[in-house]
Amino acid sequence: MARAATTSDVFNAIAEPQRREILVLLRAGERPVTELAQELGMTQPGASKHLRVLREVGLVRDRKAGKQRLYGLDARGLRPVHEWTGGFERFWNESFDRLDAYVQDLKQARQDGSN
Amino acid sequence: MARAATTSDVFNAIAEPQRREILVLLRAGERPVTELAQELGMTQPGASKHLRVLREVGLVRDRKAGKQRLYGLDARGLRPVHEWTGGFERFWNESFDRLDAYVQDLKQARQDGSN
DNA sequence: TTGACGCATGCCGATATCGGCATATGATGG
DNA sequence: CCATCATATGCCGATATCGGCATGCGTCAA
Repeated sequence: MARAATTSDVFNAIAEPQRREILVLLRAGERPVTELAQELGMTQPGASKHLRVLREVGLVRDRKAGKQRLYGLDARGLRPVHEWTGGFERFWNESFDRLDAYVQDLKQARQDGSN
Repeated sequence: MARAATTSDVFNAIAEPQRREILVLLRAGERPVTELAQELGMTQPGASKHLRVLREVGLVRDRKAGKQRLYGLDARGLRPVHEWTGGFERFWNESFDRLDAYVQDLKQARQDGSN
């Protein structure tokens, strides 16, 4: 077995830096594929593939507009990620303290050792 | 080129469901590897490997405790993820409206077509 | 109809992943 | 020192990924 399919999980979909950049760009509004590809310095097929993944996890919608196909953001899928990480909010403050304590212990151990 | 190394990016590290479960478990406090493996129904080597990844992206610290090695949470690395998704907060409300409008358009189009 | 444009898809190669198993490494206790 | 327990690592197979290239398909304009 390899990694779980990126196509079925939002966490996996946004694990790709280029896909995150696409999402960021789409905050400014709908865009056609070619424009996205150009602004992100990737090939058109490359952009299409990333957009396909984003579409399959529901982070993006597409709409035909004549010759073009406009992609737009549907950020609702990001909410679970935000909430999941939010479940650790109180820990990333506390962590500083724990780390401090940890570092203190190390210093202490070093001093004790050198005596 | 394949997927970016999961070992170098928090987004990738938490793309794995089992690793997310490990992090959740560690909110309750430090744990030895075997206990984690058992509670999550995975093999000990499996747990060790996931913990390695989490350690390499800094989401987890380890501390020797005699024969055992206790793993503890360092949630600070999750903060960037929380903030990145937070950048879309206003969109996942707005998205409902847009989707409504979108659905309206579809209905409209269907009606127009059937006339 | 034909050509041009916009986009999607298919195939390929290189690579990283995950899980399983065996085994190495490390620390503890007798 | 030796046996044992806790963990890490190495190797393997199956698979999914990403990027590049060529090409298919649909739409519009002349």
